[in-house]
Amino acid sequence: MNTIAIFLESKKVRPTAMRLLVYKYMAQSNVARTLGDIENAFAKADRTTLYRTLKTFEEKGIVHQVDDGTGTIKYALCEAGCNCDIGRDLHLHFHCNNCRETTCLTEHKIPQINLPDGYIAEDMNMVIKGICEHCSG
Amino acid sequence: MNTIAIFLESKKVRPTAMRLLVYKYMAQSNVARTLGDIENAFAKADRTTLYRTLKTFEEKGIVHQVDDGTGTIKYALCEAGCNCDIGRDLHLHFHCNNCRETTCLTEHKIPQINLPDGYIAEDMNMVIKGICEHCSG
DNA sequence: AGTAATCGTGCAATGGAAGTGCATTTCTTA
DNA sequence: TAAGAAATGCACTTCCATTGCACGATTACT
Ligand SMILES: [Mn+2]
Ligand SMILES: [Mn+2]
Ligand SMILES: [Zn+2]
Ligand SMILES: [Zn+2]
Repeated sequence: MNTIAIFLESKKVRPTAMRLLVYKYMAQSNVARTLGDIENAFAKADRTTLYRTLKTFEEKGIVHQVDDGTGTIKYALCEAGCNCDIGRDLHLHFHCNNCRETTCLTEHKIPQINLPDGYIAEDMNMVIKGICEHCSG
Repeated sequence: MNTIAIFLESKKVRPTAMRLLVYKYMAQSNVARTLGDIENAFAKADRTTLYRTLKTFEEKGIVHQVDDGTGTIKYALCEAGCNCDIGRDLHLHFHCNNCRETTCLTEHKIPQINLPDGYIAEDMNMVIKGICEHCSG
């Protein structure tokens, strides 16, 4: 049993063939991926299965959704120690206007905001759009 | 000719009956509105007309889009002196998890971020989710 | 091993929202 | 008033997210 399978089991996710492949694909990507991306990568697999695979991964804290404003949800692997599930890992996301890829800026946290009286923050999302390191070179 | 008509003309938008109504509706709302909201408010009007009305308003700097992460685009009137069109009015938006309404926090600008080397910011979006002033009372 | 229960997968269908093409109506202007 | 431009209405399309249901695979239990 390989390391991915062990990892999935540690997250209480049964390591099926499809799940191993999806995890591997996500791990190889250094950018966030849409369901469509994954669908293209595994043409043989059914869309629903991939959809539910991502849902499962999300519930178990293996991936987090990335809403970069393009209108299609993306997913990225949670880093070790990521606390997305409890809303404590509010890192930035960057969307490149050139290559259209979206990256987790895991080290960059959303800055603290002083809200007006009466407003209570529970969650936040911050996306920066511009030119990524690969495209600005 | 009323003040709204004069205002629309100052923005190079012909003040048709529909546009006056939509503008008035937006002005009376103190939260961002979806196309669907407006559609419901004016059941007799055609959705496409409302859609294009908003597009026109947006192009002319009368409203700006609000992407609050709910998956449906919202619109809000630009305040006097709003510079959305040139990307210089990066104010915060707040989405209430209780009443589901989204508000422009016009006075609260998105804080400056130091990006990693190679990344160039051109635009940004920041949404805070939580409980609004009306729901936290 | 045998059986039931649970979980994963595949297929078909739905639904919401954005967006487009084209004919028709309304408005502007000469 | 007639020509041209702009706005409107209707029909359709597309895209993506999501669900219901049936079937296949895996696990748990006796
Ligand atoms: Mn991320
Ligand atoms: Mn706003
Ligand atoms: Zn790029
Ligand atoms: Zn509220």
